[in-house]
Amino acid sequence: MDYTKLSQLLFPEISSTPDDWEKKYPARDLPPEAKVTRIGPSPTGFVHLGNLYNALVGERLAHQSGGVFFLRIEDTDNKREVEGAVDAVINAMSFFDVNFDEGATIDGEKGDYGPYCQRQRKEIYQSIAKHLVEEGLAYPCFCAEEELSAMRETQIAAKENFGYWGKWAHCRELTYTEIEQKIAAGEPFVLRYRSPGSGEKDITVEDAIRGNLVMQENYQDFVLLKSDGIPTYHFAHVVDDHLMRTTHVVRGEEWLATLPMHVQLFDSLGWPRPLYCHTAVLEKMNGEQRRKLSKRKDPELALSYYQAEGYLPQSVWEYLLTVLNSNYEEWRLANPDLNCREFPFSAEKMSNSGTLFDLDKLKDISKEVIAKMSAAEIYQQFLAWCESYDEGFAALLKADRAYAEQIIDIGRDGDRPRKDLLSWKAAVEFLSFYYDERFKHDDDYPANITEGLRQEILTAYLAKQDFADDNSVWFEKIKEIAAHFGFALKPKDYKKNPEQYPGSIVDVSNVIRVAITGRQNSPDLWTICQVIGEPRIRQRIGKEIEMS
RNA sequence: GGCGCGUUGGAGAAGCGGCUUAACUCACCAGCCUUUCACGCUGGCAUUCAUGGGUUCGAAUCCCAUACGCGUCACCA
Repeated sequence: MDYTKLSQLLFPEISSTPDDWEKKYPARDLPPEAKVTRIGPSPTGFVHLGNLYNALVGERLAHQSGGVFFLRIEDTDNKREVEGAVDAVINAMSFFDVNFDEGATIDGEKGDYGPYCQRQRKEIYQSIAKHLVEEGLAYPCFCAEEELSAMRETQIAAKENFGYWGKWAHCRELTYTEIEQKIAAGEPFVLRYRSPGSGEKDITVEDAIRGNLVMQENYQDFVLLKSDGIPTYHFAHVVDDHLMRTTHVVRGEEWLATLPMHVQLFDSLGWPRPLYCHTAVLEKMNGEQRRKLSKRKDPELALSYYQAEGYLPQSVWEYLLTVLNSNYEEWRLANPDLNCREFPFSAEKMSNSGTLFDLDKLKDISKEVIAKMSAAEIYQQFLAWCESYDEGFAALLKADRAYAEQIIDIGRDGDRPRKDLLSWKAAVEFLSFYYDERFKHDDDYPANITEGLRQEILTAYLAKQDFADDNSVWFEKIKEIAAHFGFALKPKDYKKNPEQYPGSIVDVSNVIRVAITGRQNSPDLWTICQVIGEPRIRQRIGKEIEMS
């Protein structure tokens, strides 16, 4: 078979050669330790945590080493593509503070190794494909979908390995004349790789996260170009990452199984292999069973979930970093004020077993992150979130900025600052009682206090309260009320002899607290009274007294 | 079914042949502090590293087998 003739028949319009591309995309001028990484999301309209997770690894590896991190859009599947999805990816990454040196951007693209959208690289793929045909390493396959699935049935029945290989690879042996006739007849075809492997050998591939992997060599004649001339992931990955001079391929472990295909292709083309970094999958508990986070079942997989819940990008970064390199937490404890990007991230330290996604941990980290911010910073970011997700609350915040910052800051000063806020959504809930428009009762009164007693306590409080009192005088009055109704003044006394008292001073305080804030958990009550002010306090307590 | 990856407490995990009576963080529990709730502090939470064999003076750490979990086997990525 004259492969050159075949390549002309298959790609009559392609005149560029691999050499042309090598010249157009020369090796990058970077120091030897600099890593070049990328993420390659497909524009399906759904940007998930896994995208961010891998992006973080790539970003750290590249920028920590003085290298390049770029964004490539893997849009080779037109069936799955969704309108506006490219912008969604770019916006999500930028929201989470992932910055690219090259690649697709909102207005066009930047960088010298583009185009960065695979659909626009058709000529490159075809010219490499043409070269493979010339070398006898690729051939057209005319098998229809039905034939392939029939073949699969036979393979299952015969207990043979699935796929297009060896004796099952019918189109492998087509003659030039047969091919020519089929093409003349307008039969559609895909281009398959003629795998030099038999599956009898093992190959060794180094993985930066997993160490040396020993795997069976590839023997499948997998598809390089689909019938529309667009490459499959496998081919696009090899061509792009070579020509874009990627040094480290960071991707999920679901690619491990097809790794032998990729390295075989790299070897066939005489190109150096990149260093692979296969990250562990993110899982969650589903009843008793662990499973991979699923797009359909798990809202927390979507990046938009974290935006909507009002988690800070910073918190998500730090959470992911603890999952990625567990020594991050210790580093953070030792360096509370450094930017998380100063942490020495390492691929070797990454876990290679599936990781359970832990929302509790994210919440804890998020509390710490917010606790470190100033009231002004919180106000600004909180307001920005409210403007997208809770306009009513945004209006309240804007109406009186000083008041907003004041309530945000209650109890946050001193050596032991409160950590009440864990997300902006939670902050709306937490701060709502400071605003009459949002005030509501979330918690009940202490269960051990009868309704009648509660009325009396509140009435007495209203009578005694003087807003000019300082904190200690104010509290003395609470004590007087407690004593008057026979409550234990020390919680311990009540604990020791619960039968001797109707309750302790704690219960008295809590009755007043619930009347004023609508819940049992709040910052310092006296401060709250000062901030809310006499008329509104009287109104709230008065309403509670009337109600019963 | 083939191939591959994995298995240390409720979760993330450190440890990678003796320093481990298994670090650290989250969760949980108890106590302390406190006018409540938080915050903070103290302590508890794996006599054991999926199971069974083996190597070794010595194993969570090395080897083998088994089990279980996960991933993957498309003209999807």
